[in-house]
Amino acid sequence: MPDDFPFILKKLKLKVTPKRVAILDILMKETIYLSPEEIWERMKMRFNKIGLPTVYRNLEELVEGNVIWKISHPNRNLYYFFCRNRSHHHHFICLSCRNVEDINLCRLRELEKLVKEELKGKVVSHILQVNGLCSRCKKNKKG
Amino acid sequence: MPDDFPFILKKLKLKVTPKRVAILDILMKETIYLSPEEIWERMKMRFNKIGLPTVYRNLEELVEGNVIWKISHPNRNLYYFFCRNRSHHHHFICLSCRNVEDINLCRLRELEKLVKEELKGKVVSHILQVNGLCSRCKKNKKG
DNA sequence: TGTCTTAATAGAAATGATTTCTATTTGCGA
DNA sequence: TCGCAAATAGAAATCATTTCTATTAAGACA
Repeated sequence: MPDDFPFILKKLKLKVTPKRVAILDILMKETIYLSPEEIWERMKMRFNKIGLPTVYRNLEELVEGNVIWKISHPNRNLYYFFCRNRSHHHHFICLSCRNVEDINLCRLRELEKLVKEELKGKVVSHILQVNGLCSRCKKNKKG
Repeated sequence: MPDDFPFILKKLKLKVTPKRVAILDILMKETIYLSPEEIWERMKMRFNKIGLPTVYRNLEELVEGNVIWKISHPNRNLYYFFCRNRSHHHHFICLSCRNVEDINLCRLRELEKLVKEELKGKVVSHILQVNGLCSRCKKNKKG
């Protein structure tokens, strides 16, 4: 039951509020990454009262719960994206149309090994993201 | 002549101003990554008049010229770091003491190949950064 | 099903890193 | 040395994100 919002929220020990369900619904139905403000705009179509801080707070909680992804854009703004792939992977994001594609190539194990053995350090987190143009946008730029 | 500041600046077609030279000097002598504000503080010890925008502008120009690195910290602030290693590589940054270590393992070629062949896309940029605790800070946490 | 506790929310306001703007200064080519 | 474009100072603006406080509502439990 991948789209059972209440189930997902309960698993994260979060209350099943209409706002949370709607945010999940918006993100799940979307194929591109969205900004908090854009999500807020869509929320305003569904609710009379909806504050931007609520959007921010919930997005962060969902990221924390590994339900959605935070995308670091070169423009320094944050975007959010729902991804069904639950195994460890990374993303190729299109800077033009905002599409996201999975990259299953990750050398985290190697990296952790390297940091552990050579640097004697401890890995807390890592970022690996490839930014570019998807096939369609690549074509359009040329055409 | 890796520490010939005027040479470096001229190569980037930037005028050799005292402020630019000082920023380079500060970063080259430092072993940890610094925030723009911290660099500004140090600049204030050297100059009577020095504006924060000047620091920001110059840091960005130097990043653009591949002379210094921009570090994306999980706290969402930017930091800057000078690295003598001029070949393509990435960094392991210590979240505690701010040390930086080179990671020469990069799978950019594989990634580009993957994006090109499987996704038919074009890579514009990529981020690969490992965040954690260096050996010393790791020990101190335990002790 | 009603009560109660606590999390969640709205809305306004604050925050703070970064950028913009404009007048002034300065590097440096001619 | 001169002159012009680039660089700078300092104040002000920007704007994404967070904080604050009073109000609302989810859901555990009786």
